[in-house]
Amino acid sequence: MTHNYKIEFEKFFSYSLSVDCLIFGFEEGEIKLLLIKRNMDPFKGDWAIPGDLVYPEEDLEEAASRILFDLTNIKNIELHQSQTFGKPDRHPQGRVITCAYFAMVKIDEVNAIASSWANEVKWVPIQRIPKLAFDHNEIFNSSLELLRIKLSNEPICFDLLPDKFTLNELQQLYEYAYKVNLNKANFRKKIKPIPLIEHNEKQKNVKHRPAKLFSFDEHKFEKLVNQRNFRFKM
Amino acid sequence: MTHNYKIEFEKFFSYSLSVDCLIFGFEEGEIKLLLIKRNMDPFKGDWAIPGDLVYPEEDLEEAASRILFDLTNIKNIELHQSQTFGKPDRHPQGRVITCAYFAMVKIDEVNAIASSWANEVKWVPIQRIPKLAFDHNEIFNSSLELLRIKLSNEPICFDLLPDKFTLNELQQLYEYAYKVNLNKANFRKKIKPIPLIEHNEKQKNVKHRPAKLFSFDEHKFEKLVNQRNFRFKM
DNA sequence: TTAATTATTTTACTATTTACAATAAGTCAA
DNA sequence: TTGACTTATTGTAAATAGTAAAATAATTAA
Repeated sequence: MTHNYKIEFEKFFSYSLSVDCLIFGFEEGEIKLLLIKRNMDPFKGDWAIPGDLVYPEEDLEEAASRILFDLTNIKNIELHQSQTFGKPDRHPQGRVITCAYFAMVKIDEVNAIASSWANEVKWVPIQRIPKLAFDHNEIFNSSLELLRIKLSNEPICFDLLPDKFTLNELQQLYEYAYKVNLNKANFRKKIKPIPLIEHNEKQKNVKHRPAKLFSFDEHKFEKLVNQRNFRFKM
Repeated sequence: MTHNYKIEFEKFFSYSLSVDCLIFGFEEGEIKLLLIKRNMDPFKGDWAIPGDLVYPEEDLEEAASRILFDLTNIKNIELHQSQTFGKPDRHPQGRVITCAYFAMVKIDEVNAIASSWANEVKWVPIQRIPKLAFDHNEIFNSSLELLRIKLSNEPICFDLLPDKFTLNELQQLYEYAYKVNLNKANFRKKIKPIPLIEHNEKQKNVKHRPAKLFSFDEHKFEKLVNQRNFRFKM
């Protein structure tokens, strides 16, 4: 063996573990990431991805939930594991390995408020993320890649959109995510197989013909996936 | 802040970190995983995914390379990060977080030999993986899912196949990975856009019309990806 | 030389995607 | 109330991709 647990115990059990939570939302045609302003050293005053150290008895995902709530007041959201970052010098105060988690939320339904050692929170469009604390820019880039992959293979776009949305908003979301322009008529044809609930309600306070509002029919979607050979693909 | 680095230093810097390497290969129509037999406690005598503790000054991927070489004699392969596992009780001797890496190799080009604390190595078809040490079955399942996703979005199938392969072998690889049967003529149409080098050589020692041998044209592939809007999709 | 086996190509058909045009439905201001 | 304006929604034809089945080619073995 390349080591011996008993002799080298202290040498090997000397690392620390953190989680970072990348919370994505969609607002005014832009996909945004939730950032906090650090109230403490290191990187005091810098913007960062919300994250903190994991307790010794805590599971990783459990820690992510707790820490996200402590810093931003957001709770009860589904967190997905992203990549883990462990360069020996990534944290100035010791060997801290961080495991990134990400989630898609409806910005108007979660109520992000800075607390604990976060001074401020803000939603920043993913195309305008500033220089962040630690290696958080690297963490962001790799998680964004994962978000894009998920967007094209799972119906997570509906986690980002409000409960009732227009088809144009859905299109804008994909256009922004992939930095492309899509044809409206063809986009609607493409999403035909996805089960949506059509509401009688319409868009309000717009200066033009208001668009119909839709919701994702999750129940019907699950049925399709299980019964037929249905697969979400965008 | 939910803690203070100086006061709680020992409490938080008390974790250990390991990496586990999932090495996939392809042989006789089956995708296989490389396992080692543990020569030491805990789980002495059990089959496991090759892995060990990371040194304090070592980067994660660097550690994965070193450990893989120590245990199996395999080196110079490209490792991709998979998921991280950190349940508080996953390791009987303390809080050990493990970061999984995986790789696709050509079985006949790497020379897997057990060394260090590995008693034996063997290639096991992924559809017949036994009960493994620790939470290694969970790690395997989640990494296999990732392998499937990669197989359909990146040309990693050619990392598994020998340098020169028949189109039937390529098809068998996908059939085994997804547990499906594919139509031979249609499969060939589907792979038409992928640039392959056609050799004059043919299969040998077969009792029937030998198939032509092909290689992946990596250079042409890169050109396609960069110049046009080409995307690998299976 | 012929049967058997598998590799590879061809054909015809069906479904999906794309580009573009046309029509419908609402808002706003005169 | 009308018509200009904006956006939603539907329609159509061409191009592309996917599917099923049959035809042809190359090799081995008897």
